[in-house]
Parts: sequence; C-alpha cells; structure tokens
Amino acid sequence: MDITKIIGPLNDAQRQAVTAPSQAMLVLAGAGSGKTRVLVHRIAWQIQVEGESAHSILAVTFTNKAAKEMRGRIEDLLKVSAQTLWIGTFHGIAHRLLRRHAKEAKLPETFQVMDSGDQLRVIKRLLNTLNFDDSKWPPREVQWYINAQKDEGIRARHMVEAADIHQRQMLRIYRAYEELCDRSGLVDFAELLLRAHELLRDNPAVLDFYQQRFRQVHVDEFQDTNTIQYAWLRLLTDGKDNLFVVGDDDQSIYGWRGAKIENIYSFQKHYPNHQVIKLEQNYRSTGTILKAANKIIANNAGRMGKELWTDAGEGDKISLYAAFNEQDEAYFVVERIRAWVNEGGLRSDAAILYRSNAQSRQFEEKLMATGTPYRVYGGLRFFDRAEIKNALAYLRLMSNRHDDASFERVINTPTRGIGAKAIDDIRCIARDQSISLWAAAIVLINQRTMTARAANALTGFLELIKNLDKQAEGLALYEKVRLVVEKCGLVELYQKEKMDKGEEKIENLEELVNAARLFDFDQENEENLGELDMFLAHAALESGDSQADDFEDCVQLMTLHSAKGLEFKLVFLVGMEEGLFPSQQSVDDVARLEEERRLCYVGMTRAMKQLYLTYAESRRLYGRESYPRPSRFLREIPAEFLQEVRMRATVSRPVTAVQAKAASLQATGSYKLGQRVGHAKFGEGVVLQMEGSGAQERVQINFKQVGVKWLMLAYAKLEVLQG
DNA sequence: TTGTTCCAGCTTTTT
DNA sequence: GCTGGAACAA
Repeated sequence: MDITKIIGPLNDAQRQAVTAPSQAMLVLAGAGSGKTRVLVHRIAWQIQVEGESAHSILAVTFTNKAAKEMRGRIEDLLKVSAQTLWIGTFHGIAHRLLRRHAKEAKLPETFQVMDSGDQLRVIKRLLNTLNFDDSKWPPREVQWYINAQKDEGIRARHMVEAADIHQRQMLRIYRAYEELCDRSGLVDFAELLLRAHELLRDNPAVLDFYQQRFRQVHVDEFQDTNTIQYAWLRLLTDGKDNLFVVGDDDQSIYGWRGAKIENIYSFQKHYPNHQVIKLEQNYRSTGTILKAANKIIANNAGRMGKELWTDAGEGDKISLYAAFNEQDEAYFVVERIRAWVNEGGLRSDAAILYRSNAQSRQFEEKLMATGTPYRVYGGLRFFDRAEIKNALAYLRLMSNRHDDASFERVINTPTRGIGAKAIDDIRCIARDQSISLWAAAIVLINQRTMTARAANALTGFLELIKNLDKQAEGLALYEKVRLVVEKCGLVELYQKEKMDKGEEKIENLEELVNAARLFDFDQENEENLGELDMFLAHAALESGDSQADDFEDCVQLMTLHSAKGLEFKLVFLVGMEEGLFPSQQSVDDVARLEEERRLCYVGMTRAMKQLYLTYAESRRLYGRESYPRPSRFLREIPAEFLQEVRMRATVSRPVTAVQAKAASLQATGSYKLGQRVGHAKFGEGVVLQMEGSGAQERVQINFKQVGVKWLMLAYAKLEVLQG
C-alpha cells in the first residue's frame, strides 16, 4: 500500500500533524478544517508507516456517532477491518475497563449502568427515604451536585464537613447515594469515568498493562474533556508523551456540564515536549461567513488564537432579517426554504438552528402548514422510552436481583396489586437493614405481617422474575428479550391503552426484540461477559437515535449545541435577540457570555453557502409580549458582511402584530429596535440600539451603505420607513 | 386506579 | 402561556 493515499489528500498543516513523530501533540483544528480527517489519517499512518499494530492504538471520542464514523473511515482508508483498534467514547472505554477489571474496581461482576434518567429516579427515591422535602431539595439539583463532584474526581469521603448547613446536607445525600449505588451494583455515567480513573490509579499492575498496550492515544474534541477525563488520559500516557489530541478552544460549548477548556492550556504545561499545530484552512464555508465568524470570536479573551481562511471565494453576504414577531420570523424562514427548494435545493441541505428547544415549535407549525417535511433533532430516544425502560428493567432484574432502580420501576408495572403501602414497607426494611429491595421483599414475606392478598401479589412478582430467569437459560439474547416482552404483561397493559399510543409502544417493544437480534455481541465482547449484560450496557450507553432514519428529504431543525460537527448549505440562525441568544442567564458572567459567543461562532460556521440571521422585534415568551433588543452578536459582525433582507412579496402580517408595533411606536414616541429608517446622507438603515432620552437620545443605526453609526436623534432627521 | 386540577418553572445534553 | 409532574378526588 502506498502512502500517497494517506498523505496525498492533506494540506501542509494536516500532513505535518499526521506524519509527526510520536510525541505529545495538540492539533488546534478550526471548524471545517478537516479535524476528523487528521485523526483518521494519523492512525492510518501509524499503522501503515510506523508499523504500529492496531491493537496498540486507542482513540477516544465523546459520542458514539463520532466513534462509529472514525472506525468506518479508518477501515475505508486501510481496507482492513479495524476490529482490534480501540475506538470508543470515554464512557464506552471506561465501561470496558470496568467490565474487564470489575474486581480491581471493586464492582460486582453484574454491575449495571444507569443512564441519567435512572439516576434521577434513584435520587428522588433516596430523598424520599431520607425524608428530604422534594421542593426544598430538587432532585435535579442534587443530581447536578453529585455529578459535578464526580466530574472533579471528588468522593463523599474526600469532602470535609462544611459549616454551611446546605452543604452538609448535600454531602449527606451524596454519601447515601454512593452507598445505595454500591449496594445495588449501579453505576451512573460520571461514576464510569471516576471508577475507571481510580482503577488505573490504584492498581499499578492494571495501569502498567494499559500503558504498555496503548502505544498511541488519540482524543477527539479535547476541549470538551472534563477534569476526570483528562486525569485519566494523563495516567494512561504518563511518562510516554504519546497523547495526540485534537480540539478547538473556540468551539468549547459544554463548560456548563463540566468541560474544562483549561485542559488545553494544562496540556501544554503537562507535556512540555508537545508540539502545537493549527489547522486554519477551512473547506466548508465562504470567505464572507468565515470573516464574519472570525470577527465575532475575536471578542473573546484568552483564546489560543486562530483565524479561519478559505480559498473558495467570498460568496454571498450574510442575510439579516428583522422580523416583526416570532410568527413572522418563522414565516420568513419557511418561505426562504421553499424558494430554495423551488430552485432545486435539497431540504436536507437547509437547517434551522436555535438556542433553545422551545423555539422549534413556531417553525414546526409553519412547516407543517406548508406541507414541508422536516425533522427535529433531540427529544426522546429509543432506549429512553418508558416501555423500553420497563422491559429492560425486567431484564436487569433477571441479571441482578439487587438492582433497586429496576425493582422499583417494575414491581407494580403492570399493576399487580402491590400498592404504595407494601412498597413503603419494603423500602423501610431495606433501609433499616441496608439490604436491597429484593432481599427486603423476601424478609417482608417471611415476617407474615402482610395481608394474604398483598403477600400473594408480592410472592407472585418475585416468582415471575425467578421463572423468567429460569426459562431464559440457554436462550439466545433476542429470545430472552422476546420472552420477557411476552411474559411480563407489558403488552397486555399497552393493549388496553386507548388510541395508537399503546400500539406504538407495543411496536417499540417488538423493535427491542429486533434490536437484540441485531446486537453485535462479538464485537463488544472482549470481556467474555454475559450477552444479556452487554446488551443492557449497550442500551444505557448508546441511547439510540431519536427517530428512525427517514429517507425523506427533510428540513433539519436543531439546537445550536446539537449542530456542532454538522454542516449545511443553507443555515438559518434564528432568534438572534438579547435574552434569548445570548441567553438571559449568561449575560452577567463573562465566562458564560464567551461560551455563548462560541456557540454563535459554531452556529455560523455550520453554513457552507448561505447564512441567514434573524431576530424578532417582538416575541411572545412565557405568555407575555417582550420587545428584545437584537443580539449583541449581530453588532459584532461588520456591516460589510451583512445585507438586510426584506420579504419580496407583501407579507401577510398578522393584524395584531402590526397594531402592536404601531402602538409601541406611539407609546415611546421614539424609534423601535429594528425599525427601518432613512437618512438624507447615509441612506437606508436599521435601528440597532437606543440610549438616553429627550434631547440626549441617541440611536445606533446600521446603514446599508456606510455601516453602523450613532446619531443624536434631535439632529438626525430620520425618516421612518415601513418595513 | 384513573382522571382531574393545580402549581412551579422556563437554556444548552451526551454518555 | 404552556407543559409536565404531583397531589388529590372519585
């Protein structure tokens, strides 16, 4: 195999990164600069040219999707199966290590992975048993607190009793939560990472083994790593400097969930012999889009410094549309998409990006009304559905009787006459004796204090699980799943549900059997573990797509966060308003505001050909009308890159909106933000900002020809133009 | 056990 | 102003 295939398609900077000798390496890869390509080709280079065995290479990503894509591309390039290559998410790899070394990690062999929904339910229940008031101790906050500690590598036992009563109680809950999880053999996502770190830290033999084995370690999206993930990477590469990380400080948008952009800076300290390579040539967007994005991100302090460029030409200007309200905004966007499609564009090349999920509705309504197919990203995923979780809970109980979360989930689902009283009693016994709910249920039955009916029901439940387990013995995985689906009574339960809702749930259960059949057991089973346990872990770690792949050509709707890593020919960045984007909750804090700005940068750099920015002059939010100012990010774009758009045809504006606008103009006796105005010398423009009052009142106007200017209202003879 | 009513809350999300 | 969850009544 000749190496031109590996280094041929690369530019200079990329080639430098790919062919560099083994050493600590930081590749700062701007948006659309071929980051994945560098990783893929680097790994191929090491195997083909450096003669590394695939077996000794580790590549870590954040999402299953990225891991899958990378594996596929490496196999394409090398034309061999990359089976022995370890490519996976941080959580997936951590899970693998814990399965292999359960004993050293002080975990039971049958430990089960909880997803965040499971975790929340466990916490809720825990708060109840500890007699904490839900309203004073919101389970979500507790969950956030616990995960934040774990992300920092802090166990309850590391923490000092604080003077603060709130802190002290939190610590108490954290401690109880850890105990509960240990007792039930439950591991949450943060725990996977923390345990994997402790496994390496506390077991020199294990650490040594993996340090020897992984001669090359690669990390994707390094700016998104949290404290514990980075600590884990450092352990693994300690003294070898064989860490190759790719990331972009300008695209760090997950600080709020523990990602430490600082890890990029620390990397340079911890690996003094590192090399930094910047990838700045962009292969995605037009020159105009890149320049505008560069200008925006330049407002952030403390960047590593990077400026995207392209040789693809300037392209169209960025379009700015000031809508009257959110209805008009949606109408405008949908009309533009229709025009795009009429001119032969694909719907799937068009994306509507927003800051918060709630914004999707107005667009969905307008798309629906015009019969335009669309797809909303986010929302319920397959393995998150209640019916699926119920079925999985039965399977988990079969595998591990002490899985309290699953026990509680299905003890009375479908209803089998075990009421709140009985469940309460079981909980009490479990708490008092520090045993699992399953064990407590047996104790309760033996006490013979229950009514015959309740005792029968409870015995029936225990027997059901035992019988299912017995019958499942020797069956193939999918047969086990089918057995459970058929025998646990869920199908009957959903049959009774009215309308198609129940039917859909039954279909999903059938789909679960199918998923089990397709589950590639061998690939994930280096650990020689039970097939069922692997499948259950798979379900927790890979929650699946929210929707089945539809082959229809659809407009794409998603949040800015979920757009990261994607690209579209036509992009609408909507709701560019203060309070929405940047979010109200971020405006008082420089660090958070900068993260919003990075989000804006990410959003803009999704666009390949055309970018539209829209904002509404009035928006119904939380039931009341608000008149937000245009987003500060709009002001950060030099006017030369912008072009104001108006609807070509007369817009059928909702009457109320026009009236509201007229009323507000009269009320303030002044100009409104976004108001189109004319000036004798400067021509036509749009009001961006106002300040002062009376004779001191000034307005900032973005003129089409001459750009942004501040004018004293008293002197500038402005003409109000109808927009 | 189900249906109703009331009430808080209201960024972003993968694993 | 809407939504989801919890508390309550029947």
